[in-house]
Amino acid sequence: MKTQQTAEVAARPAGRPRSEKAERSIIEATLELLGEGIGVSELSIESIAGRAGVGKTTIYRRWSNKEDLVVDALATLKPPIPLPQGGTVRDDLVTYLRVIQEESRHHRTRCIMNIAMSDSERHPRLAERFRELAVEPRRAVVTAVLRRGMETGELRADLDLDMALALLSGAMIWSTKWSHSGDPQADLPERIVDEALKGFRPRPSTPEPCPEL
Amino acid sequence: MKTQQTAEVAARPAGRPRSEKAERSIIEATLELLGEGIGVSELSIESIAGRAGVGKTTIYRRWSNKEDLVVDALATLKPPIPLPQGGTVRDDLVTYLRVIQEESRHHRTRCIMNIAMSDSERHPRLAERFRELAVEPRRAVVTAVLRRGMETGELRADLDLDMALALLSGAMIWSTKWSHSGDPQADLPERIVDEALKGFRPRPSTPEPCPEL
DNA sequence: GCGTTGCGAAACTCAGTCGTATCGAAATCA
DNA sequence: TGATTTCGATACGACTGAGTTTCGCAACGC
Repeated sequence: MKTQQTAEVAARPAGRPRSEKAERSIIEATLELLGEGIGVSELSIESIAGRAGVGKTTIYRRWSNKEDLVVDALATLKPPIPLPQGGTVRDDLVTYLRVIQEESRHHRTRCIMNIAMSDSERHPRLAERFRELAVEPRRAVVTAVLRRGMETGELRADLDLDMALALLSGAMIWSTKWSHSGDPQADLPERIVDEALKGFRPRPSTPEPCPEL
Repeated sequence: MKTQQTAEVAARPAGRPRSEKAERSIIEATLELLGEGIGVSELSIESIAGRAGVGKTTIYRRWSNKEDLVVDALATLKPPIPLPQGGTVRDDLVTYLRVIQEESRHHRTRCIMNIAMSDSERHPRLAERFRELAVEPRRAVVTAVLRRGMETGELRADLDLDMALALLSGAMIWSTKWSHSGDPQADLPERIVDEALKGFRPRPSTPEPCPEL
């Protein structure tokens, strides 16, 4: 009898149920601290508990170690990038890079990105979560845009999609990080997209890309 | 009299001179630990002293804080990239990317790169040192290669050099970090360079880049 | 009401690190 | 030889954080 009851799917365990509010506070506090530049290794359970207004016990009851907590916290980050879909391929790509650029202005996003780039070496599960949360959605969006361009003839039919994504995203990150001047570089997305679209080689005199169309 | 002597340039201070060997051990130990994946924030003076076989005093006597030590340690890293100069622009660029790719295979280099990407947020002097040590030499080499190509007509005369460098280097880093498969990707340099050279737009039928030459 | 479980707060032990101080030995110069 | 400085080693007090335990109270089912 008892066995049947406890085996039920929705069998509520006896006693006071765990507070969802506390759980949300803990995760929010974790993200806040990470967003303030605290690295994963420096992140302490005590600081999280203090920030969340929660006892350490409440954290340890839910997560057995820091990595689990951070992984779960990152999982709640919603990818804030919808599709820029709409105009020409060039316009869409510029829009895409502009969103990335805008994100990298926010301190919080930059810190999270740093964790993704750096701590993923020591925390494979973090890296996996990041790929799933941030990289993959962006890859899907850009791939869709590029594929459309290949169909309309706006792009080469034999374009290497993975390389195209790497060139665009990589260039954006590199420029943001290492461009010698600290200026805002407002036209960065346009410059990247235009260079990528044109390529490095000279065009054979005629400015018209598709003469016979 | 005495004042004149102590004012001399090469006036050796009395007492036992500082050991150069200890200094080298300290710096080497620092680089070793960083190369093993220890982040700057987790790096402890005690662990450095232990690894170097040196008393903590010997470290504190030379560097007043950890950041100074790390900056000095990084300064001893010789940029192992000479010029790949030689063949066509395409070949030189492929060679350049291949060196980066080869570097990123070594755990030590990867860790140092992670520090550059991530800790530069909190340690501006580290970022500065990195730009000077790693970014700037590479920029110079690639810029020279590209400029040569622009002169010979192998590349567009109005090429945006900064963007070209960002596209190439950024794509390499992005691919190494986020390419979905964990495979070696031996042909990555070729693929990146070829996509970058060709650009995304279709060529106007003729495969000959410069008909009138 | 009673048993059970979660809550926040506080105390605890254990370990690591910091930066300083002290020690005897070693290295250098006058 | 003696003064001076560095050497590695060790100890020190202060601090921080981990992970556990205890406490009194709150929330739930029965």
